[in-house]
Amino acid sequence: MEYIPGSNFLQSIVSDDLSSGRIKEVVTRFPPEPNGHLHIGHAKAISVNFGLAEANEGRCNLRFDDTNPEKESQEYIEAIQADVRWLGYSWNGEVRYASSYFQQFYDWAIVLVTQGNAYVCDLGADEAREYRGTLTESGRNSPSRERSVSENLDLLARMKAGEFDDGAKVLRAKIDMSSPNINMRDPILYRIRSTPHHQTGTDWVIYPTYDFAHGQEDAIEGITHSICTLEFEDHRPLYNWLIEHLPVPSEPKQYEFGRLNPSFTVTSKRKLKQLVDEGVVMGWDDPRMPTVSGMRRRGYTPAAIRKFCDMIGTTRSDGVVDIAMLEFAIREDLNENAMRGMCVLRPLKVVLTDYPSDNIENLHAPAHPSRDDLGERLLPFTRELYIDADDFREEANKKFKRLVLGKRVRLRNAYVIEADEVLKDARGNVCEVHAHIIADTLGENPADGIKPKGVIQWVSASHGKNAQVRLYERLFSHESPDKGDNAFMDHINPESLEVVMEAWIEPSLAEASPEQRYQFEREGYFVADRYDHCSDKPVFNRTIGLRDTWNNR
RNA sequence: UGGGGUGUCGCCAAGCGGCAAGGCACCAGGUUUUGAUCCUGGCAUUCGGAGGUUCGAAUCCUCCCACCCCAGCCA
Repeated sequence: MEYIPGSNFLQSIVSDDLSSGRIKEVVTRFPPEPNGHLHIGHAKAISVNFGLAEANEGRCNLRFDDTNPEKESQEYIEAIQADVRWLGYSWNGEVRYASSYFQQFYDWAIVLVTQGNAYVCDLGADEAREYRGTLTESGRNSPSRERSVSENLDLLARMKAGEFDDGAKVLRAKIDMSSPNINMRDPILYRIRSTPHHQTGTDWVIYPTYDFAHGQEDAIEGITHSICTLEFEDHRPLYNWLIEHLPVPSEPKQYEFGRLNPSFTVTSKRKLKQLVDEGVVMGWDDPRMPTVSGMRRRGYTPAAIRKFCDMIGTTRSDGVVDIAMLEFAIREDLNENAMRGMCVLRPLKVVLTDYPSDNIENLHAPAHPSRDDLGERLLPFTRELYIDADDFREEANKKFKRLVLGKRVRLRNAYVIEADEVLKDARGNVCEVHAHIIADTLGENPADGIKPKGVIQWVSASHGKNAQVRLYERLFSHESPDKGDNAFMDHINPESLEVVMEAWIEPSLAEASPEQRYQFEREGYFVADRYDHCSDKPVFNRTIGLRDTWNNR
């Protein structure tokens, strides 16, 4: 069976609607509230909405669901747009705002009141909660419920005019206080908030709730399929009730899918904010954050994120996705597309005693083992080199395929060498290795038939450059840090960041431009930091290590 | 104890009455100047459970069980 991207229950619905003639064109929307930064869960929602439109030659709007000025800001609006663009999506026409429909919502509120389907309620928040009942007990009618249409009209106008204090009154739909669905127990449509709005300033002191806004926004924009997550399922009857009772220009339909829960991460806005506020990470775009900007800085590619979203599918079941799938997606992309380079994280000096000290050879190495189109780079080879301290042992068993005293190893893209002796510091630690070159081993195996067991990376001591390398690990050490209320703070991985100040890189890597991605051979995938990297002070972030079937065991 | 959902391999996920796709992870080999990649092979006699209908059930029916969501003037 062949894998068909975008083949899921939503696509089936769209296909049916298209073939039955219910719709001529698919119109979806991504409707974030501008009260936080986008994260991997939003990336899935973006992929679902834009992907469905793309696959069916339809359109997808970007709409800010800005109905609650107390939590929102312009800063988020700009960051969200940048993230969506970076992911590679183009929204249909201009950016939309729920707030630009506020007058229309108000006019429709008057329609509902006139129909006798909405009323102004005097109950305070606490009283309203008591009247609402519980999950198992029916609610009771508000004392305000039987007000006349004319009185409701008057009161609503005065709410709008700012005659009442915040919270003093609300507008509610008159539906059914005994409904088993709590959302249908006379839901609140408008609340009074004398807070200036980032888009409409002080024009309004009453703001529509999500329920009174969302479906109507969809109808105004001609959204055919309003896709949201499972927790809104109970709101669908209300969504439909409002569409049925209002003279809206179109009839959108709501569908829900299961939200993404990656293992080893948290995605609630509150928890992400806590990580930032308490300094656990350096900011919203810290490479350990599951935010879009964090993943970007970590070195993730839009293609890998989109691939991941395709891999996990879109269904109505609610599960935990193994973060290894995301890691697979980025490795797959970078293995194919990232240029190779050599970096020594823990430098150990190797002196090639038979190599002239004034000699420099510029060895040619391919930028990628199988992509000739990526060209090649020059590797200066000199008498003194650095190798990784982990790649040398005075003695080792046969499983160790690196440099051992008296044994051979291949220097990647260069010669085979053999270690002759070690120099130690006062504490007995190896601080230098003396070795010699096996003749004629550039691109050839040793003539004596004794092949080296392994290959290690190296950098010229005199021609390499110093670099700062940030080694990132998963932020949490627990598979489900999100379980429990504050428990996630107890599962923070104390080793999620190790900064290597004195790494040594081959000269070509210093020329990287910010956000350029590489595979440091035998180490992993790295990206030149978007903000801190420059040729004079190279800074690389580890995106993800190479798959390691040796260390794992 | 109300309402709405979901249950297919460790994880994700196809399947829509005709005899359990695929991916991730894992395991075993092979190739390899990256212990990477790549290649080959192995990974559900069984679909939350129990009954029933049928020549035939993961798919239909009944009952049961587990888990998720809902009592913001948040979205």
